[in-house]
This record gives sequence, C-alpha cells and structure tokens, in this order.
Amino acid sequence: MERRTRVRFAPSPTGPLHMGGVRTALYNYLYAKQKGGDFIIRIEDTDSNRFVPGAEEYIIEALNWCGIIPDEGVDAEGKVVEVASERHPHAPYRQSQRRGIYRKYAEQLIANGYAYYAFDSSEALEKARAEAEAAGKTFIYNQATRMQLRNSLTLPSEEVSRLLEETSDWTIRFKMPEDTVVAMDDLIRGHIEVNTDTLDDKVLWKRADELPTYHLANIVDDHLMEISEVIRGEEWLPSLPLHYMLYKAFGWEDSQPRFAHLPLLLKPVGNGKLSKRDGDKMGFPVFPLEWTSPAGETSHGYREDGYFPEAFVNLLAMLGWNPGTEQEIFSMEELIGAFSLDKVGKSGAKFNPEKAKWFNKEYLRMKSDEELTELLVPVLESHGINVIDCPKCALTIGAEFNTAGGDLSKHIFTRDYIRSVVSFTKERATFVKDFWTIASYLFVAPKDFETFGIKAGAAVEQQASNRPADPRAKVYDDSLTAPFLAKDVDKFWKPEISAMVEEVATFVKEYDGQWTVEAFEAALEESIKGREWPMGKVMNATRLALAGSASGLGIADIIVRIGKADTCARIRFALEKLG
RNA sequence: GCUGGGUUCGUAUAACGGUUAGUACUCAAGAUUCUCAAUCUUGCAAUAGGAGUUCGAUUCUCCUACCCAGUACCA
Repeated sequence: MERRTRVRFAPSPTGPLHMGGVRTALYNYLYAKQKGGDFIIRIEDTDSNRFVPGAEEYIIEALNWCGIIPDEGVDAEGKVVEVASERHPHAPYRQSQRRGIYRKYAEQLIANGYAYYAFDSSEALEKARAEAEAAGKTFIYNQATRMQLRNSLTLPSEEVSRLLEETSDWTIRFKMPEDTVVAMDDLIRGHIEVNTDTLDDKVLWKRADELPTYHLANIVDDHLMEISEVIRGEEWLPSLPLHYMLYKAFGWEDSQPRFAHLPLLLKPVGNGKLSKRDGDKMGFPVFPLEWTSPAGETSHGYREDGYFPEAFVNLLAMLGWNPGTEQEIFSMEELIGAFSLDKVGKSGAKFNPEKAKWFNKEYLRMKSDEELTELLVPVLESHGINVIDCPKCALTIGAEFNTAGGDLSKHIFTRDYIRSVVSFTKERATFVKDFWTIASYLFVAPKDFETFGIKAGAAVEQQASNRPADPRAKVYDDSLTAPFLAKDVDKFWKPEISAMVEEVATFVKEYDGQWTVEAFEAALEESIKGREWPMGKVMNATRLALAGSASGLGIADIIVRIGKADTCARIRFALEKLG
C-alpha cells in the first residue's frame, strides 16, 4: 500500500531563516513535488523565551521569494493558517496554538509507564551539573540518576499529587529504558544503532508555560499531520533514538515517518557550521532576504544583493546534492524531476561564495535583453537617470536624441537605448546592478561623473577589488585627474597622443557613413591605419577621454551610442583638463 | 569527556570492487581583441594514515588521526 507523501518544513521563529534552513525547505519541497505529495509548513514556536517578532513573516516571505510554496500551513495571502478547513484539515500550524493537544499525549505516556513527573527546579539541576563538572564528570538525568532525584518515581504518591496541585514549575520527562539497543534507519546514512544507556530522560512537557518541548511536539504533530518523511538537518541525528522510542511508546510504529538527515552547511574557511557572522565578515549574504534585527542590526540578503531567486535556489540545491550527471544549471521544474535523497551526500558542504556568483552570472546570461532592461530601469533611475518609452514622448520635454536614443546632456534615454546597452554588456555582468558600474559612461559624461557619484574607472576598480592587491603597484592620487583614472592618464595621455585624439574628434565630426558599430569601427580603423598611427595608443587614449579609464567597452561601441556631439564634447573636455 | 555522524584536487562533487581518478568554480599561462571583460585552448591540483579481505580497494572490514554535531525546562 502506497502512503501519500507528506513532508513538512518546521522552522522555529527565533530569527531569520538562514540559507541552510532554506536548503532544508527546498529539499523537502522537491521531494514532495516529485512524489506528487504535500509540502507543509509548521511553525515550531514552543520556546516562548526565544520568540523574535517578524521572524515568522520573514520565513514565509523568504520561502515565497524562492518559489517554495507550501501546499498546507499557509494561506493564499501568505499567512499561517489558524483554523482548520477542508484544505487545511490539520490546522492550526503554529504549535503555540496547539498547546491544548500536547498535554494529554504526555499524560498518556505517564499512564503507560513511559514517562514521569519531575519536580527538580532548574536551579537544582544546574547545581547538580556544576557539581558533576567540578568532579570531572557530566551530570545526566537518566536511569543512573533519576532515582536520586525528585520525581514521581521517587516521591510518595500523596506528595506527587500535592506538588502537581500546588506547584507550577514541574515537567514531564521521558523514562528512557535501560540497556536497550535502538536500531534506526536513515534514508541518507543507512542503519544506525544506539544503546539507550547513553541517552537521557528528556523533558517532554513544561508546566511553567504549558508547552511541549520540541521532541514531544514534533512527534505528536508529525503523527497528527500524517507526515510520511522527515527531512531535516544533521543536528537532529543525536535525538533520533529518542524520537524512535517516542513513536514506540505511543504505539505509532506503523505510521512512523522515515527519516533523512541532511549534511550541514559549513563556513567557507575554517571549521564549523555556517553562521550569521561569516557572511558579515566575508562579504556574502547568509540570509535569503535582508534582515534587520530588533536591535537594529542589518544583515545582507541574497535578494537585496542582486541574486536571482532561481540562481539562489539552484546553488542551494547543488550544496549537498548532485544529479549524478554533469548538469549544473537546473530550473525548479528540473530539480523536482531530478532530485533524489540517495544522491544527497553525507558530509558537510562548505559554502563557496565564488561559485554562488557564477550561478548568478549564468542566470543573468539566460535572461532576455527585454527582461534585463526592465530590471535595469529602476537601477538607473535610482542613480538619477531618466528612462522613457519612446522618443516622441520626450519631445514634449525638450529632449533631443542622438541616433542611439539617448540625450546625454539631459540624462534622458529611451528603452531601446537601455536595451542596446544591456545587449552588448550582458556577458560582463554578474548582477543587474553591475550594468551601472560597467557602462555608467554611456549615461553620464566624465565631466558630470562627480555629480552622479561615479568614480573614474569604476568597473576596473570593481573587478580589481576581487583580487588581492599587488604590493608593487604604484599608488596614484586620483584627485589630481578626476574624473579620469590617474594611472591610465599617467600611462596613456602623452602630448603626442592627445593630438591624435583630437583628430579622432575631427574624424567623428566629419563621419557621414552608416551609424552602426561595424561600419563606424571599420571606417575609424581605416582612417587610423591610413595615417600609420599606433592604433592601440590612440584607442586607449580616446577611451580615457570618453569613459574615464583606458579599459572598458570597445571604442566604436561607445561612440556609436553616445553619438557625435557627445564624443566631441568629451574629447574637448579631456584636452582641456589633461592638456 | 561521552555518544553519534563524517573524511576524493583550495571549494562543490563524479567514479556496479577493475578509469591515465572525471567535471565545475577559483587560480596560472597562451590565443584573440584597441584595452578590460567575455570567449577558446592548455595547465596546477585530491582518494587523511595504517592494517586486513580480494587476483585487484577511492569503493568492503577494523584501528588511528582529524573535523562536525549533540550532550538544556532551545529548536
């Protein structure tokens, strides 16, 4: 008999979900969708002390951004469902709203001899731990110590009843059986055996807040919600024996879910699991979305840093899982088809930020020019550039367009202009925002760089910043030549060359051929060759005058877009400024 | 400490017990180009160590080392 596949992602709203959590959610989602089953989200907020406002909303929004949409647990508006309905027979999905149902299960365990009441105060236990530690031992609440402690196993029943009535900080603990081997099977790790003597009597339910702990809530809810597979992080592996024992104690072995423990996501350098700190330190996000803590501290998010959700999902999928083929780029649909738990690795995966960028670059290249144009427009606008749909509309505001569709003096550009920039700049960009650093001079002349906050040679600098600095490099004072990159001025702007650049201006002014990159380039090169000029020098010096640095886009590409008037104006300005 | 899990190039990973141990990212070199980027080509680089089983071990077993997790009235 086939059981319907039902898996859940059960985050605790104690802070923003980090990328490891998103990956767990993703694997659950992929698994469910592949089997045609349900993906459920359940909020595990049984720790009243660690609740963080906004965390739950953040988690849902992050999952939503990634395209990981729950079948159950969240309604169409992205709100956690609180009342049961046909579509949500298992609601509510927030454990704090289910508190009424856990106690009786805990009591059932006591009635059957699988659990007991414990009256030890937190202070008493802490003291016992401290004493044991001082003696070089570890205090464990288990079969070896429970008979020396204050609980319903050791106290007379009248005393137990009295304490139950009159005090409110007692707990219900699981009575871990003695010397029993628990044999477990993990979908990823295979067969595992553990002796119960190494385990402790975990707290299942707390009278103080009338809430269960993770272990009880988890087992009860998974059972009630008919979960077929539990796919969770490796940090849960040590409590798997407890969970097995719990299923047994409840008599639910037959419907017990199968378990899969995912390897952890590790920090890029050094040892240990990936944490919030690493991202801040190494300049990459660990969170899907930007997060501002209640204390006002902001952490980067993949979304805000310019990653496409598809790229983020793709890179996450490949961290710990592989398709068994050499394919690396997968859409969500393809992932659903290809995913399998037995291709999930056993060892922790170190996250590599470089590879993450590579994924985004690949996705950027796959996008159409139109799509990228739409994404770029708001970026340009945020930098003070005006974008309009058609040249005609602009006539009313007095813009005069060059042949490529731009009016650089008024910083107004048509969508066609933007699209053309995107189209031939695409393969240089990793993020949409890169278009601005790569091609800002196609929108703003060096003369106005300062007003637009553009640094000479921004694209060059951005690229160089990814590499360690060369200690032999000469240090230049950019302020002397701004907006032209000082080291390029030093290298390319010689008196004899500036004269040649002036002639390029003349050539452009008198050019009356076709205004396409190919035609113009051919003509320009012809004219330079004809005069036996050192082409490289002229081109580099010209680029310096037009773009502020000697490296960057092709000369013809630039001139054809900024047009005659602006080319001449820029060269004039450079001559004036640099001599 | 104890318990459990893990270990293939720097990183992510591939390899029914039989391969010159493959691929991608990064890095380096060359080609190309007016420069940079892109692209193409080439290169650097790994089975943690030791026993055993086997004709043959990255793969199976054991030991050692190292790493990780858990060891809460947190999840």
